[in-house]
Amino acid sequence: MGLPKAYVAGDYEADIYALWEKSGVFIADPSSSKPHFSIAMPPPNETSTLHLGGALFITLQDILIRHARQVGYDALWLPGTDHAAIATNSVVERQLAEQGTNKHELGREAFVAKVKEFADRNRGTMLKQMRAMGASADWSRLRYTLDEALNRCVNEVFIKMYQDGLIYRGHRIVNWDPNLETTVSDDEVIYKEEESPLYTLQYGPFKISTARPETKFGDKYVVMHPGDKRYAQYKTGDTFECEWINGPVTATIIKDEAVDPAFGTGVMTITPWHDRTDFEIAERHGLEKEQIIDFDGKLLAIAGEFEAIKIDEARPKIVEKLRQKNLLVSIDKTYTHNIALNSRGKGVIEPQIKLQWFIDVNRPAVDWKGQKRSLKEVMRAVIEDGDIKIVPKRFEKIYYHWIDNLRDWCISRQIWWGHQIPVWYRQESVHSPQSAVHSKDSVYVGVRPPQEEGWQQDPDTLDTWFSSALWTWSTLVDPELTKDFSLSLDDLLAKSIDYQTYHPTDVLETAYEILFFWVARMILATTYVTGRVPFKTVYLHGLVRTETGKKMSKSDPDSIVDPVGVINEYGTDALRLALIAGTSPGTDQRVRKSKIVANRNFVNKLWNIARYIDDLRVRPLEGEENNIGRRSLRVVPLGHNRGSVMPKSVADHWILNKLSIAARAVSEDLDNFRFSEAYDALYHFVWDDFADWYVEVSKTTPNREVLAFVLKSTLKIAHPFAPFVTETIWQSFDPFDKTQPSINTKAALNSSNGQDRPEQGRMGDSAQDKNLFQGLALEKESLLASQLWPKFQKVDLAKVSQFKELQEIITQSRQIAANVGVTKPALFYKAAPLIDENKELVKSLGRLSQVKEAKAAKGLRLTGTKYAAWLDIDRETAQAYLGRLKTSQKAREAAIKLLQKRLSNKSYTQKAPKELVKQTKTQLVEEQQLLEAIKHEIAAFQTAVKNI
RNA sequence: GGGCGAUUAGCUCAGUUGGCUAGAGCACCUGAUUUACACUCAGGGUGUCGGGGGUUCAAGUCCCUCAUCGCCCACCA
Repeated sequence: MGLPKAYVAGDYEADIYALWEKSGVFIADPSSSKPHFSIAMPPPNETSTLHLGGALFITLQDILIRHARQVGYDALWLPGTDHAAIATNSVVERQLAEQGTNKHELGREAFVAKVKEFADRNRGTMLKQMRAMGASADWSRLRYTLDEALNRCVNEVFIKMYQDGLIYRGHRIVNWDPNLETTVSDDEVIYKEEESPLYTLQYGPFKISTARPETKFGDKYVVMHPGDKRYAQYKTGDTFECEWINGPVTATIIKDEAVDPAFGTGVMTITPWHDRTDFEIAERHGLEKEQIIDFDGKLLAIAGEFEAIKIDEARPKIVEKLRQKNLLVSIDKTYTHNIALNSRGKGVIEPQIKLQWFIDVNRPAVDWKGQKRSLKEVMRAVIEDGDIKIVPKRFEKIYYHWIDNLRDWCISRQIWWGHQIPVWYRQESVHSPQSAVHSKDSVYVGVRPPQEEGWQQDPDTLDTWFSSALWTWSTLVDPELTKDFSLSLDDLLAKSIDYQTYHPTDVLETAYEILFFWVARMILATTYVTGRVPFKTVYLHGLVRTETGKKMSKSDPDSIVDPVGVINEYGTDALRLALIAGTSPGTDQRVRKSKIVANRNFVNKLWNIARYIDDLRVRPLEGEENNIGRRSLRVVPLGHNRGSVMPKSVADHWILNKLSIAARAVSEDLDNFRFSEAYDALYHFVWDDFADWYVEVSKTTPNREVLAFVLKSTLKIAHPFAPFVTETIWQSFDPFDKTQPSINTKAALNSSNGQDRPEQGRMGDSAQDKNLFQGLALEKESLLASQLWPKFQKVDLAKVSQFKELQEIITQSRQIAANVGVTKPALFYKAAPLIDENKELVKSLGRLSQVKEAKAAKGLRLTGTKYAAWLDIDRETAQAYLGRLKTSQKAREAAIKLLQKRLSNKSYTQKAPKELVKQTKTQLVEEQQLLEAIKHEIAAFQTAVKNI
C-alpha cells in the first residue's frame, strides 16, 4: 500500500505545478499543425491578492483550456496583470499623505518612480496565487498593461483614432473627483441614496428648490417647461431684477422641456458648470456658464464672503444668510436624492466643465463590413449579426441598452500612473494677415516626442480601460517588433505570428460586472483597429457571495472568504470544484464551507479508487490463485495513450459503456459552457458507477486491465476540473505496471496520521528543495496534462443490459432486506443463467448469505426482474414489505393509466415525435409486466397469510 | 421611470431547443462495517416547481398577469 489513506493536497500541489511548468506543457506553439484555441486572461490588478472571484475565473478558464488541449488543440491561455491606474495611484497617494506630503511636492517623475517601486514590491503575490489555483497559463507570454510593447499599441491606437476624428479634445462636463483629483468615466460613477434637506428659496417672483444652495451664487437663468400654463405669461428671454444671496441679480427666463412641471413649483434655476442637465440646457440655449466650485471642492470668488470655504462647511452658513435675507421659504427634511460617488475610493463626484480628451462614439468613421459606421453602430452590429455570442444570452439585451445610452467616453485622467497621452503642445507666436501677433497652442500627436525644443507633453494619462480595451490583440503583438518605429500599426499586426495565429480569441470569460467597462470596450477598440472581433464567445459568470448572500467587500473583512485559506485547508481541487458545482452562467452563487467539504470528499474518492487499484496491481485476492507474478500484465509505459481495452464480463462492458457516455457528456457540456452539468456527469460517473458498482464488482471478479484503463480514462476526464489530484495519481504509479512501486513514500510518511505535514501554501516558494517527483522524466508526454481525451469504446450492448439486470436484482435484494429488517438473507433462483454466472458478484453486492439454484419457488419473489429469483425471507417477517408492494402497485397502475391515456390521444400519436410514441408503448408494456409480477406477489402473500 | 433576474425538498441550488414517475449536495432518520475511502457503504423524499390565467398532444420550461426579493440603467432642481 503505497499511497496514504487520505489525499492531503498540500503535500503535492506545489510539486505538481512545478512539474507542469517545467515541462512546458502550458506553452502554446503557433507552428503546431493542430488547430489553435486561445483565451486572453482578464488581467487582475498586479498589486492585489487573489479573491474568490479571481479563483472562479481561473477555474472556469483553466477548465476550458485544459479540455481544449485534451481534445487536440494547440491552446494558448495568455496571462497578464493590470496596472490598475486609479487603484494603485491612490494607494501610493494615501501613503504619501500619511507621511505628510503629496504627489505635487514630490513631482511627477519621483511620484511615478515611487508607484513603480510599490508595484514592483507587491507584484508577484497575484501571480503566485494564480499558479496555486492550478492555472495552466502560458507564463512565457505573460503581459502587463504598462509593458513598452503595449504602450506602443496604446499610442498607435490613440493616434489612429485622433487622425480619424474619433478622439477629440474639448470642454465638456465631466465627473470630477476632488479627492483623487481626477475625472472618471460615467461607468465609474455609482449612486447612493441619501437623505438631505431640500431648501425652497424665493427667487424674484418664483419659488425654486435646491438641495445644494452652495452652488446657487451664479444662478441667473430661470427655467420652466414651455407647456406649463402657470407660467404662460413669461417668455424665453424675459428678464427681471431680484435680490439674491450676495446682492441683486438680473435673471433671464428660459423655457425648456427638460424641466418636470410636476416637481416642486415647476421652476428651477440652473448651474451649468456643476450639473449635467443644466449644462445641456445651457448648451441648447447658448447660455453663459460660470464655475462656482474649484477643483479642490472649495468655493470661488463669486461666493463673496464664502470664498475658499469647503462646500460642506459653507452650506449651513449660506442657508443662514438666506434665512436672514428672508429668501428661505421652507425646508423639507425628508427629501432623498442620489449622490454620485466615485466607485473607487468613494469620493463625492462634483460635475465640472473641463478640457478633456473624449472618444466620439457617434461619428461614422469606422470601416465595418464595407460601410462607414460609428463605434456605437459597430458595437451593436457584432452582437446582432452573431459575430459574437454572449452566454447567457440575456446579457445581450443589457449590452444593447448600455450602448443606446452611451455618451462620448472621457479617456483622460489627471493621475500620473498610466499611459501618458501621446500629445504635445507648444505655445507659438502667430502672425496673422493683419500682422497682429498672438499666441496659439500648437498640437503634436505622435508615437514619439517631437524632436524640436519647447514641446510639453499632455500631463494626463489614459483611462485604464483604454489599454485594457486592446488586451486580446496587444498581448499578441511581438514585443520585439514594437521597438521598430518604422513599422505601422498594421505592419505590427501583420508581422506578429501570435496575433496571426491566435486572434480573434475563442472565448472571453469574465464577470458580468465588467461587461461595460471591459467587454464592450474591447469590442469597440478591436473592431476599429483590426476589423475583426476580439473574441467569438463571451461567457459571463456571476458574483461569488457570502454564505448569507451578501457581496464580499473590503470594508467588511469578515465577509471575505480567502481562497488561499481554503486552498491550504482543503486543497485547490476542492475549491475549484466547489466553485462550479451547482452554478449557472451569469448567476451569483454563495460559497459555504459544507460545499467545499463535499467536493474535497470527491477529490478523496478519486484518490481512494486509485489507492485500491494500486493495491490490487500487486496483491492476489482471496480465492484468486497467487499467480500474478506469472501473469503477463502488459507493462505500459507511463503516459502511453492506449486507446482501448478488451472487456470480458458483463460488468466490464457496462463500465466501459458508462465511461464512454460520461466522457462524451463532459466534453459536450464543456463545449457548450455547461460547467456545472459537466461536473455533475463526471461526479456521478466516478462515484456512483465506478466506485460504488464497478470497484465493488471487482472485489469478486477483478479485471485488472479494465480497472486500470477506466482509472486512467477517469483521470483524463476529471483532469480539467481537478488537475492536481488527477496528475498526482497519474504520476504516482502506472496502474498497468505491477513492477513499478508507488513512489509517494515521502508523502506517505508525511501524512500518514495527519501530523508533521510540511508547511502548506508554499506554492512557488523556493523553500521546497526536493520535488517528490524528481525521479521522473520530465517529458511533456508523461504528463496527464498532455493526454488526449478518451475515445468512445464500442461494447456489446446486450451485455450492458445484462449487467443492468444484475443491478436490479442486487438493488432489490438490498431494499427488501433493509425494509423488513433482515440482514444477509439467501437468494434462490431458477433457470437464470445470468445469475448463475454471476453468483459471487450478486452475493457480495447484494449482501446475501448465499446465492443458490432452487428447484421450486421459495420465499419472496423479486418483482423488478424478469428472472425467477426469491429472497429467503418468510412471509410473516416480510409483512412490512407487503405495504411497499401495494404502494408500488398503485404507482404502476397510475403510470399505466397515464400512458394509456397518452396513447389513446390521437393528436399525441400523430403530432409527437415517432420515437417518443414508440418509447411510450415500450414503457407501457414494461409497466404492465411489472404490475403483473407485483400482483402475483401480493396474491402469494395473501395466500401465505391465510395459510398461517 | 425603463430593463433584467430570482422564486423548485428543511437549507444551498441544478434542470439545455417544451417530452419518461422533477434531480444533486448538505442536513436529518434507520442500519452496516476492523484492510480503497467515517473525507465510507446500504436503505429512507408525502415538492400545490411563488399565485392566477393562457398556448400545446404535452409546461418547472413558452406567453400574459399579479406578488415578494435582488440587480442594472436613467432621472432626481
